[in-house]
Amino acid sequence: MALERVTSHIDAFKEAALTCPLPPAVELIGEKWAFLILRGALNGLQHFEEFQAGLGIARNILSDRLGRLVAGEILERTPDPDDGRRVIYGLTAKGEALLPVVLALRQWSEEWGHGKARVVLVDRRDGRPIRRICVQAEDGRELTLDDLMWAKPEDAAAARQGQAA
Amino acid sequence: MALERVTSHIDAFKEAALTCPLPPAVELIGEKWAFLILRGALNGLQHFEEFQAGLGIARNILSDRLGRLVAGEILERTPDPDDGRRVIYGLTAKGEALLPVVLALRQWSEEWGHGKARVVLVDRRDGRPIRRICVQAEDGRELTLDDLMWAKPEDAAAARQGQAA
DNA sequence: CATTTGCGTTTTCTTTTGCAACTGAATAAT
DNA sequence: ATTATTCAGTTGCAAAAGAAAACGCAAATG
Repeated sequence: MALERVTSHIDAFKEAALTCPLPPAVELIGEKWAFLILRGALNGLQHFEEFQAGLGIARNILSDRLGRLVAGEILERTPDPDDGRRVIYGLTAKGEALLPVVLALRQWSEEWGHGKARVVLVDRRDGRPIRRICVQAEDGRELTLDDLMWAKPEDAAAARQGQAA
Repeated sequence: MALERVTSHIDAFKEAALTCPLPPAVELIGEKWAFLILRGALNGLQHFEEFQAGLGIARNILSDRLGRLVAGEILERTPDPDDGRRVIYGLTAKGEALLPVVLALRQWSEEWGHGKARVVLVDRRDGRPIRRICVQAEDGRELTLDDLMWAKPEDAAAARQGQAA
């Protein structure tokens, strides 16, 4: 994701894309329903019928997406102990770790005019709203696109500019 | 996106979903190609052919997606002053504001085993890697799902627990 | 002026989606 | 115990979306 107007632009991008971790992630949750199911799960939805009624999704699609999310280890299927025909779709740790992604998108959406929600997320401890999610330097400064560049891990560890290979 | 196991679960969710800003955002960039185009743009890709060659996307789909991103004001079309047949697809401020979303997903993906990239993003100023994107309380503490709850804006402003209406 | 390049659109074919009805097991009601 | 209902899917078919290649057109290039 860089920001250098590199010379061999396309090839450099293609080269980088080969090991970019984004495509598999996009494959998993970069899809309308998968993402909305994830939002539902973060909101506490757990059962097939809850997702179905809550999202208004077709049953076959829901079935398919839940299966993919389970295969991707974002959700976990467990039989409901209280009712043998129910299945609980619970978030795994990996699934919960998507919270920043969902919230970042939500905040962006709110900030850029896709409608304001009537509720805000607050820190349970003191009831104060959470911060806006942003890109930060090691010392906490907020960074924008222009403040960033790519580096090879070794160079970054050495913690100086570092010329690319 | 909450975290309270509410009683009237589904209805509460549906109610909240009505004003949730996420669906429109998902409609715009919650799609494989749209998201990968966005990544490309953040990486400095600008022209139709660059996206096409860089992503290996079908031309008609690319044309459609670029159109949607422009309509959604994430990209901006401007004729290239150096070459009249070229069009520059540049990020708008709204588009650039998606950086945290893309990076959060990227970091998640890297962290959860979808492949490590060979380059890392660093602060141009000192060459040190950026922080992991996370949800933070007002004081900077990192928050997880369990630390969060929904509140109405007024209550949050008052900055104490706040009983729901 | 002929050719190539950039940016699409059109066309054709394949895949995915959406909807409704159906199955089959586990509970709940009578 | 029998019947009915709920949950979690599956199946079949029409409609929409996707991929690949061909076509069009304006701007540059030789």
